[in-house]
Amino acid sequence: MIGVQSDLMTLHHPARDELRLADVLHALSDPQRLRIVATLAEGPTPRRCGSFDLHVTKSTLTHHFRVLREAGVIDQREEGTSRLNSLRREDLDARFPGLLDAVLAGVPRETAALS
Amino acid sequence: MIGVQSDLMTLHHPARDELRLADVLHALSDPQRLRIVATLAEGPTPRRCGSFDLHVTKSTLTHHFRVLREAGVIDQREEGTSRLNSLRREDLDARFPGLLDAVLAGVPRETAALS
DNA sequence: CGGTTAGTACGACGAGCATCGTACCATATT
DNA sequence: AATATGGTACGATGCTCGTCGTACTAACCG
Repeated sequence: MIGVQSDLMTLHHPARDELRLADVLHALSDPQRLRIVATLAEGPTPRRCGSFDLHVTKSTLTHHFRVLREAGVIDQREEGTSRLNSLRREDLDARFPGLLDAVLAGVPRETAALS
Repeated sequence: MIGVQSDLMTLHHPARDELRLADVLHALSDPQRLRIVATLAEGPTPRRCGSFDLHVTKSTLTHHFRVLREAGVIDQREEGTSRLNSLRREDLDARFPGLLDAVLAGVPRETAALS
Protein backbone atom coordinates (compact mmCIF):
# COMPACT_ATOMS: atom_id res chain seq x y z
CA MET A 1 0.00 0.00 0.00
CA ILE A 2 0.95 3.58 0.23
CA GLY A 3 2.00 3.27 -3.35
CA VAL A 4 -1.20 5.00 -4.26
CA GLN A 5 0.57 6.69 -7.09
CA SER A 6 3.97 5.19 -6.92
CA ASP A 7 6.33 3.06 -8.85
CA LEU A 8 5.17 1.96 -12.21
CA MET A 9 1.84 3.69 -12.20
CA THR A 10 1.26 5.98 -15.08
CA LEU A 11 0.95 9.63 -14.29
CA HIS A 12 -2.49 10.62 -13.24
CA HIS A 13 -4.34 12.90 -15.61
CA PRO A 14 -7.95 13.87 -14.95
CA ALA A 15 -10.34 13.02 -17.76
CA ARG A 16 -11.82 15.82 -19.79
CA ASP A 17 -15.15 15.75 -17.98
CA GLU A 18 -13.42 15.64 -14.63
CA LEU A 19 -11.79 19.03 -15.08
CA ARG A 20 -12.92 21.46 -12.43
CA LEU A 21 -12.91 25.16 -13.15
CA ALA A 22 -11.65 26.23 -9.74
CA ASP A 23 -8.76 23.80 -9.97
CA VAL A 24 -7.80 24.97 -13.43
CA LEU A 25 -7.93 28.60 -12.36
CA HIS A 26 -5.88 27.83 -9.32
CA ALA A 27 -3.27 26.04 -11.40
CA LEU A 28 -3.08 29.11 -13.62
CA SER A 29 -2.94 31.57 -10.75
CA ASP A 30 0.80 31.31 -10.21
CA PRO A 31 3.28 33.40 -12.19
CA GLN A 32 5.72 30.55 -12.70
CA ARG A 33 3.02 28.26 -13.95
CA LEU A 34 1.64 30.96 -16.20
CA ARG A 35 5.05 31.22 -17.79
CA ILE A 36 5.17 27.49 -18.28
CA VAL A 37 1.79 27.49 -19.95
CA ALA A 38 2.65 30.49 -22.09
CA THR A 39 5.89 28.92 -23.22
CA LEU A 40 4.09 25.68 -23.98
CA ALA A 41 1.60 27.59 -26.07
CA GLU A 42 4.31 29.19 -28.17
CA GLY A 43 5.11 26.08 -30.13
CA PRO A 44 3.27 22.92 -31.06
CA THR A 45 6.04 20.61 -29.93
CA PRO A 46 6.09 19.17 -26.42
CA ARG A 47 8.90 20.41 -24.23
CA ARG A 48 11.08 18.88 -21.59
CA CYS A 49 10.63 20.12 -18.03
CA GLY A 50 14.17 21.40 -17.98
CA SER A 51 13.74 23.56 -21.04
CA PHE A 52 11.86 26.24 -19.18
CA ASP A 53 14.02 28.98 -17.82
CA LEU A 54 12.36 29.63 -14.50
CA HIS A 55 14.49 30.64 -11.59
CA VAL A 56 13.48 27.85 -9.29
CA THR A 57 15.10 24.58 -8.36
CA LYS A 58 14.37 21.28 -10.02
CA SER A 59 12.17 20.07 -7.21
CA THR A 60 10.07 23.20 -7.35
CA LEU A 61 9.74 22.71 -11.08
CA THR A 62 8.52 19.18 -10.53
CA HIS A 63 5.95 20.54 -8.13
CA HIS A 64 4.58 23.09 -10.60
CA PHE A 65 4.33 20.54 -13.37
CA ARG A 66 2.42 18.22 -11.11
CA VAL A 67 -0.04 20.96 -10.17
CA LEU A 68 -0.62 21.74 -13.83
CA ARG A 69 -1.00 18.09 -14.71
CA GLU A 70 -3.37 17.23 -11.89
CA ALA A 71 -5.56 20.18 -12.74
CA GLY A 72 -5.68 18.92 -16.31
CA VAL A 73 -3.89 21.85 -17.88
CA ILE A 74 -0.98 19.91 -19.28
CA ASP A 75 -0.24 16.41 -20.41
CA GLN A 76 2.97 14.68 -19.36
CA ARG A 77 4.37 11.69 -21.16
CA GLU A 78 7.43 9.76 -20.21
CA GLU A 79 9.92 9.72 -23.06
CA GLY A 80 13.16 8.02 -22.28
CA THR A 81 14.86 9.93 -19.55
CA SER A 82 12.65 12.98 -19.91
CA ARG A 83 9.08 13.94 -19.43
CA LEU A 84 7.41 15.69 -22.32
CA ASN A 85 4.88 18.37 -21.52
CA SER A 86 2.15 19.63 -23.76
CA LEU A 87 -0.92 21.76 -23.31
CA ARG A 88 -4.26 19.98 -23.18
CA ARG A 89 -5.69 22.51 -25.57
CA GLU A 90 -8.53 20.44 -26.93
CA ASP A 91 -9.76 19.33 -23.56
CA LEU A 92 -9.57 22.80 -22.09
CA ASP A 93 -11.27 24.35 -25.08
CA ALA A 94 -13.99 21.73 -24.92
CA ARG A 95 -14.73 22.19 -21.25
CA PHE A 96 -14.02 25.91 -20.92
CA PRO A 97 -14.22 27.48 -24.35
CA GLY A 98 -12.16 30.61 -24.70
CA LEU A 99 -10.60 30.37 -21.28
CA LEU A 100 -7.15 29.29 -22.31
CA ASP A 101 -6.95 31.82 -25.11
CA ALA A 102 -8.06 34.61 -22.83
CA VAL A 103 -5.47 33.65 -20.25
CA LEU A 104 -2.70 33.32 -22.80
CA ALA A 105 -3.54 36.70 -24.26
CA GLY A 106 -3.20 38.22 -20.82
CA VAL A 107 0.13 36.73 -19.83
CA PRO A 108 2.71 39.47 -19.48
CA ARG A 109 5.07 39.35 -22.42
CA GLU A 110 8.52 39.11 -20.89
CA THR A 111 8.46 35.40 -21.24
CA ALA A 112 11.38 34.94 -23.59
CA ALA A 113 13.82 32.51 -22.03
CA LEU A 114 13.42 29.59 -24.34
CA SER A 115 16.00 26.90 -24.57
CA MET B 1 1.31 55.85 9.17
CA ILE B 2 -0.07 52.46 9.96
CA GLY B 3 -3.41 53.71 8.82
CA VAL B 4 -2.44 52.63 5.40
CA GLN B 5 -5.96 51.54 4.75
CA SER B 6 -7.83 52.37 7.85
CA ASP B 7 -10.70 54.35 9.15
CA LEU B 8 -12.31 56.70 6.73
CA MET B 9 -10.30 55.74 3.72
CA THR B 10 -12.31 54.68 0.78
CA LEU B 11 -12.09 51.06 -0.16
CA HIS B 12 -9.07 50.27 -2.20
CA HIS B 13 -9.70 49.25 -5.76
CA PRO B 14 -6.83 48.65 -8.16
CA ALA B 15 -6.95 50.75 -11.30
CA ARG B 16 -7.70 49.06 -14.58
CA ASP B 17 -4.09 49.01 -15.68
CA GLU B 18 -2.98 47.69 -12.33
CA LEU B 19 -4.94 44.46 -12.67
CA ARG B 20 -2.66 41.47 -12.57
CA LEU B 21 -3.68 38.28 -14.29
CA ALA B 22 -2.37 35.95 -11.62
CA ASP B 23 -4.25 37.85 -8.93
CA VAL B 24 -7.48 37.81 -10.89
CA LEU B 25 -7.16 34.10 -11.56
CA HIS B 26 -6.42 33.46 -7.93
CA ALA B 27 -9.45 35.45 -6.86
CA LEU B 28 -11.55 33.35 -9.19
CA SER B 29 -10.04 30.05 -8.11
CA ASP B 30 -12.29 29.56 -5.12
CA PRO B 31 -15.73 27.93 -5.39
CA GLN B 32 -17.39 30.41 -3.06
CA ARG B 33 -16.01 33.36 -4.94
CA LEU B 34 -16.97 31.82 -8.23
CA ARG B 35 -20.53 31.64 -6.98
CA ILE B 36 -20.41 35.26 -5.95
CA VAL B 37 -19.16 36.31 -9.35
CA ALA B 38 -21.68 34.13 -11.14
CA THR B 39 -24.52 35.53 -9.10
CA LEU B 40 -23.31 39.04 -9.70
CA ALA B 41 -23.26 38.36 -13.41
CA GLU B 42 -26.86 37.21 -13.43
CA GLY B 43 -28.30 40.65 -13.06
CA PRO B 44 -27.22 44.16 -13.86
CA THR B 45 -28.06 45.50 -10.41
CA PRO B 46 -25.47 45.64 -7.66
CA ARG B 47 -26.12 43.32 -4.76
CA ARG B 48 -25.62 43.50 -1.04
CA CYS B 49 -23.03 41.19 0.48
CA GLY B 50 -25.70 39.48 2.53
CA SER B 51 -27.83 38.60 -0.47
CA PHE B 52 -25.60 35.74 -1.49
CA ASP B 53 -26.58 32.42 -0.05
CA LEU B 54 -23.22 30.92 0.69
CA HIS B 55 -22.85 28.67 3.65
CA VAL B 56 -20.14 30.59 5.39
CA THR B 57 -20.17 33.06 8.22
CA LYS B 58 -20.30 36.80 7.80
CA SER B 59 -16.64 37.29 8.47
CA THR B 60 -15.71 34.72 5.87
CA LEU B 61 -17.99 36.52 3.44
CA THR B 62 -16.24 39.77 4.16
CA HIS B 63 -12.96 38.06 3.45
CA HIS B 64 -14.06 36.74 0.07
CA PHE B 65 -15.42 40.10 -1.01
CA ARG B 66 -12.17 41.76 -0.09
CA VAL B 67 -10.16 39.27 -2.11
CA LEU B 68 -12.39 39.89 -5.11
CA ARG B 69 -12.21 43.64 -4.70
CA GLU B 70 -8.45 43.80 -4.22
CA ALA B 71 -7.91 41.67 -7.28
CA GLY B 72 -10.09 44.09 -9.21
CA VAL B 73 -12.87 41.65 -9.98
CA ILE B 74 -15.63 43.51 -8.21
CA ASP B 75 -16.43 47.05 -7.21
CA GLN B 76 -17.73 47.82 -3.74
CA ARG B 77 -19.54 51.02 -2.88
CA GLU B 78 -20.77 52.01 0.51
CA GLU B 79 -24.48 52.66 0.46
CA GLY B 80 -26.02 53.44 3.78
CA THR B 81 -25.55 50.48 6.02
CA SER B 82 -24.72 48.12 3.19
CA ARG B 83 -22.03 47.61 0.66
CA LEU B 84 -23.08 47.25 -2.92
CA ASN B 85 -21.11 44.87 -5.07
CA SER B 86 -20.90 44.88 -8.81
CA LEU B 87 -18.74 43.16 -11.37
CA ARG B 88 -16.00 45.26 -12.97
CA ARG B 89 -16.98 43.93 -16.35
CA GLU B 90 -15.62 46.74 -18.47
CA ASP B 91 -12.25 46.80 -16.78
CA LEU B 92 -11.89 43.06 -16.89
CA ASP B 93 -12.96 42.89 -20.51
CA ALA B 94 -10.54 45.66 -21.38
CA ARG B 95 -7.55 44.07 -19.72
CA PHE B 96 -8.37 40.41 -20.26
CA PRO B 97 -10.80 40.15 -23.15
CA GLY B 98 -12.96 37.07 -23.01
CA LEU B 99 -11.67 35.90 -19.68
CA LEU B 100 -14.69 36.74 -17.59
CA ASP B 101 -17.12 35.34 -20.12
CA ALA B 102 -15.14 32.13 -20.37
CA VAL B 103 -15.08 31.76 -16.61
CA LEU B 104 -18.76 32.54 -16.23
CA ALA B 105 -19.64 30.02 -18.90
CA GLY B 106 -17.73 27.39 -16.99
CA VAL B 107 -19.19 27.95 -13.55
CA PRO B 108 -21.11 24.88 -12.47
CA ARG B 109 -24.80 25.56 -12.69
CA GLU B 110 -26.13 24.77 -9.26
CA THR B 111 -25.83 28.38 -8.30
CA ALA B 112 -29.46 29.25 -7.67
CA ALA B 113 -29.71 30.57 -4.14
CA LEU B 114 -30.69 34.12 -4.86
CA SER B 115 -32.35 36.24 -2.27
C1' DC C 1 -33.41 55.63 23.62
C1' DG C 2 -33.14 50.55 22.62
C1' DG C 3 -32.95 47.22 19.11
C1' DT C 4 -32.05 45.49 14.69
C1' DT C 5 -29.45 45.11 10.45
C1' DA C 6 -25.14 45.06 7.58
C1' DG C 7 -20.97 44.67 7.78
C1' DT C 8 -15.83 45.14 9.59
C1' DA C 9 -11.71 44.08 12.67
C1' DC C 10 -8.98 41.11 15.08
C1' DG C 11 -7.26 36.95 16.53
C1' DA C 12 -6.98 32.06 16.03
C1' DC C 13 -6.55 27.45 13.87
C1' DG C 14 -5.68 23.96 10.58
C1' DA C 15 -4.64 23.19 5.97
C1' DG C 16 -2.30 23.98 1.90
C1' DC C 17 1.28 26.16 -0.91
C1' DA C 18 5.82 27.65 -2.94
C1' DT C 19 10.22 26.96 -2.15
C1' DC C 20 14.41 24.66 -1.02
C1' DG C 21 18.07 20.93 -0.11
C1' DT C 22 19.44 16.42 -0.07
C1' DA C 23 18.97 11.98 -1.51
C1' DC C 24 17.69 8.97 -4.94
C1' DC C 25 16.50 6.51 -9.52
C1' DA C 26 16.46 5.81 -14.28
C1' DT C 27 18.63 6.10 -18.89
C1' DA C 28 22.43 7.38 -21.74
C1' DT C 29 27.23 8.29 -22.87
C1' DT C 30 31.90 7.61 -22.38
C1' DA D 1 32.15 0.83 -14.55
C1' DA D 2 32.02 5.65 -14.03
C1' DT D 3 29.76 9.80 -15.08
C1' DA D 4 26.38 12.77 -16.64
C1' DT D 5 21.54 13.98 -17.50
C1' DG D 6 16.57 14.56 -16.38
C1' DG D 7 13.79 14.02 -13.22
C1' DT D 8 11.28 12.22 -8.66
C1' DA D 9 10.68 11.61 -3.46
C1' DC D 10 10.86 13.19 1.01
C1' DG D 11 11.25 16.32 4.61
C1' DA D 12 11.44 21.02 6.24
C1' DT D 13 10.34 25.95 6.47
C1' DG D 14 7.77 29.95 6.29
C1' DC D 15 3.88 32.08 4.34
C1' DT D 16 -0.77 32.42 2.83
C1' DC D 17 -5.39 30.84 2.73
C1' DG D 18 -10.22 29.61 4.14
C1' DT D 19 -12.75 29.38 7.95
C1' DC D 20 -14.52 30.54 12.35
C1' DG D 21 -15.96 33.19 16.76
C1' DT D 22 -16.19 37.20 19.25
C1' DA D 23 -16.26 41.91 19.55
C1' DC D 24 -17.12 46.07 17.44
C1' DT D 25 -19.04 50.17 14.43
C1' DA D 26 -22.37 52.54 11.65
C1' DA D 27 -26.92 53.30 10.04
C1' DC D 28 -31.58 52.73 10.31
C1' DC D 29 -36.36 51.70 12.71
C1' DG D 30 -39.37 51.71 16.27
